[in-house]
Amino acid sequence: MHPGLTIGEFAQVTHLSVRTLRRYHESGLLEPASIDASSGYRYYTTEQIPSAQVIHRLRELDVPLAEVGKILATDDPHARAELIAAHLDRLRTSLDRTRAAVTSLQRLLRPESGDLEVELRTQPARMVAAITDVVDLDDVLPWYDGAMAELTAAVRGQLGPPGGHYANELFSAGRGAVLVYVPVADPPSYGRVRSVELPAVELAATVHHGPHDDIDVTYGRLGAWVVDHTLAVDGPVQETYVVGPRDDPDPASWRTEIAWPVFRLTG
Amino acid sequence: MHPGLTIGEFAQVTHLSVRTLRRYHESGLLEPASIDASSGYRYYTTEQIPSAQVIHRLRELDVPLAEVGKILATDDPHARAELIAAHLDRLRTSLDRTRAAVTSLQRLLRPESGDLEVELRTQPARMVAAITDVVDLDDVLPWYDGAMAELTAAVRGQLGPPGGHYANELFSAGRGAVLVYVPVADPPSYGRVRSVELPAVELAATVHHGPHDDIDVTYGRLGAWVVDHTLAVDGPVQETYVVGPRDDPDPASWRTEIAWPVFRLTG
DNA sequence: ATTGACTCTCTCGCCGGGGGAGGGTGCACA
DNA sequence: TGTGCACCCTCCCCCGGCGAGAGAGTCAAT
Repeated sequence: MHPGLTIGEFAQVTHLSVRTLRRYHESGLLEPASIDASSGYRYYTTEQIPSAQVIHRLRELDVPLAEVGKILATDDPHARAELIAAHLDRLRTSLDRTRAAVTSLQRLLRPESGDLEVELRTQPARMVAAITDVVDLDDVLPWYDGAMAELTAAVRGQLGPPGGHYANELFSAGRGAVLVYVPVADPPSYGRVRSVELPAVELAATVHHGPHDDIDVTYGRLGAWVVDHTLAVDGPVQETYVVGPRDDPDPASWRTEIAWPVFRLTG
Repeated sequence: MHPGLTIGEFAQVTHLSVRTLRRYHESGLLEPASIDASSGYRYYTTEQIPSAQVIHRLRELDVPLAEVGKILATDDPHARAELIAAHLDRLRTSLDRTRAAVTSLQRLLRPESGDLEVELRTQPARMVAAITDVVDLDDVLPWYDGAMAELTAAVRGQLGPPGGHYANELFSAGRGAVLVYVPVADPPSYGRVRSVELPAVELAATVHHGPHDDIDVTYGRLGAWVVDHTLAVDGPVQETYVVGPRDDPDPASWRTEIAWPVFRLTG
């Protein structure tokens, strides 16, 4: 009989563009039902319309084509639902980031109030229980949660708030060395937890108030302070979670000390 | 004195990457405070940190660089706030689309229920009061609202629900002819409103229930029906808003007849 | 047989990033 | 005063997902 719908007809009923259908073909998402060997014409059938629409919907949700391919290739509806749920989760966190960026932008746009209180101090060396790793910037938050959970489970008798050191490459190259620690008298060695000596450093420190969405603003202000005092940054940024999620569930009352190791410019 | 922060130092305190800063420079978003004429080295000052962070926030909100440039170039805080508000508006509508796509995807993934009731009928010619235009796909909704408001204002004695015709190029090329109409006994000619004779056509028609986010699924099902009955699509899709936003504010109770002009394939 | 609408493949551009090559620069230390 | 090394420069290519268009082949009605 008739070989099927031409690409143009198929585009018409699915409301996809011809070019897009061709791309979906060559990326293996939607194989035409038949292809004329001599002319190369693609022919589709009406049974392919629902698949095309599923692809369309997934693309509307910014699911990458590769991911769409995986979803379509998955037969088990449960596994498929999980792949989709995972993406919806990503959508949700990206929405959270968007919301945070909006409020932070609003704050940024009203005239910045007051001076930053920065303390320049010498931090003595000390022993801590720590977990270190090299991670991607995107993975820092989940990594931190896991590492901190392991730390607090392995340790007793905390001597102060936990903290983290984040290599500058983490931000400049998207990947870098990370260290989280808890100060204790007698650091254990268990699982990923190691006893580490934090070296003595000269620190420029200030306290960031509120959720961490805004923390780079405080970094910027601290950085400006450092430069304006003829100092230079030298080493990973050091955060101390003075009041953190374990102490208060409300991010607005969090207190995070952020500090950069610095040295005085000779000149 | 010292010429300022090198690009690497500036990247460190703003948490932007060096490459990104260079791009912002060449697109004119963030001009370095000074550039060494002989070496080409970029030097920044601490005063530029807030600007960099505003750019950072706007980019997190997916504001295109060009738009960011416009926002930064605007001195008047009111005008600036408006530009930002406009973008937040766009974010909101895109969020709405995302939500709609999610629910539609969920519907698509459960097994499709029942057959589609399609009516094949000959639509006689008739005179209507209409507004026609050529619009971009993205602009259809606001255009429709404006045109329909003008139509209902210009017309009295409606003989039935309003409707719209949408050229197939609108979907395939993103831009196409659009016509909205109200059936009346005596079509006026006022403003954009014209008296138009809708020609007689053979129609394959079905009714879409609920909000329009899903309407392309019904299009697909109607298209499948048309093809499976050895008919071919011929002409702009015709929608009739049997129950629309004017009749019921709840999208779930909307009824939209969608119809394609068709002709029987000789073969 | 012609015409015109359709289709094919191929290449290029867009955006906002990243990666790397190849070469110049700034500065501390020997 | 070199020498080493980290930093900086420009330039080009790659990515994903789409659009635009060229140039050639195909289908079907007249």
